[in-house]
Amino acid sequence: MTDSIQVPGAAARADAGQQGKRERLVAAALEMLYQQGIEKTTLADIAAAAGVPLGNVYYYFKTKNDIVQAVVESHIVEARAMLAAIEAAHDDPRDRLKTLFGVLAGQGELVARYGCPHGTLCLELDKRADGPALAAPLMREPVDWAERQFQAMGRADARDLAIEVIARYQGTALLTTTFRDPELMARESVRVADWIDTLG
Amino acid sequence: MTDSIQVPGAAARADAGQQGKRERLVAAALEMLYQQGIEKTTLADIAAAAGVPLGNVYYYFKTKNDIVQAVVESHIVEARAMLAAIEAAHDDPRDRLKTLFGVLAGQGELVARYGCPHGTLCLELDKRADGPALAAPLMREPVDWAERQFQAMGRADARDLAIEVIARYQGTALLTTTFRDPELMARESVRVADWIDTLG
DNA sequence: GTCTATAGCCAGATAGAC
DNA sequence: GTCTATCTGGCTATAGAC
Repeated sequence: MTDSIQVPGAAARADAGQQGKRERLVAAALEMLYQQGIEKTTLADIAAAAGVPLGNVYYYFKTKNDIVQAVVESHIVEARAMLAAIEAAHDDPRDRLKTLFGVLAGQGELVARYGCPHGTLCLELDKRADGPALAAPLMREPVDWAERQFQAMGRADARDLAIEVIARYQGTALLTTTFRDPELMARESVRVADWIDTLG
Repeated sequence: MTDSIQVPGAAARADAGQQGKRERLVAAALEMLYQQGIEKTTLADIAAAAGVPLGNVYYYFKTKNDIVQAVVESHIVEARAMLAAIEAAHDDPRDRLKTLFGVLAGQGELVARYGCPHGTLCLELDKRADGPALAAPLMREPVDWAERQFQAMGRADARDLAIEVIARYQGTALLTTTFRDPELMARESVRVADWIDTLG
């Protein structure tokens, strides 16, 4: 059941083939921004990856920032889909939380190379002009979702627990990237699962 | 006793006044890279902040990357000093760990604005050519230090606990920055202190 | 050792033919 | 709607006078 759950980015990566050019550009941008970061990725990079001539990009997006915005929105859509899929697959909130962490930890190799797609994006956005307004809604998705699960468990401190579980993932992702060690994600996943089991 | 402990960056920020030009440049770069990020900070920015003409920068550093390297080394030196100060001020490893988290959490306002100085730097470095080799030694300082404290507590799982405590700080820092909410750091600091007290 | 002027490059963005 | 050619600005890095 867990097998069908896709992490954010997977869908866009999968069908970046033939569709509307706008969709191809967003899919290509999603990939390039993740691997290279916002600042190092040029519009020429994105255009080339999407198989679109550079000048044509500006027919779909007025500025580079508009593309970044579209990428963030794409991440939000995919995140919601993933969280909804987990909810559909499991009834017990404990199982849902453990599945979320497990799915994310399953991306250890990717995280070791490029970091968490959401975390690295949010930190980059935070140093940009309109960054915070874009980053917060993206990060709010998993935090709010986790909070609802802890509430369903009857925890009065659901918000703190939600912050903690997402913080542990994001922090472990950062260490995983810095040390280039996917093993960290796997170990932490087990420890988080144990921790969730100990909660009332 | 805790009052005299400075977080990394504080020393350089404090005496960026008059010294050798090289030191002034590194101190200015440390500040600018933290606030603006590596990619958005120009050599002109750094030169202006240090009160040094642009062309003169190249007498001290051959390339921009050399300045980045000097900044990372400066962070490592300051991190070691902070950790040594905590060790000198407390004998009990539990107190040391709680003090570390408390000192870092005390920077909540700064973290909300610009992120954790080490975390944001490491993530940026990870997307650069020679980044990983630079970032890992910096992040290893607090992790190894925390591991030694947990070992002194007689914990066989000291490494996992060290990863967890630093991951919780880094993850909370990321959420604090994204949500622009310093309160998150303060709450998590209390929760981590409670958690450490429950450990054998 | 210090600083001015500028070279050289490359990015984002535009003009305008088709 | 599509694409080529190009403009414009800003950045790293250098040349060379003092």
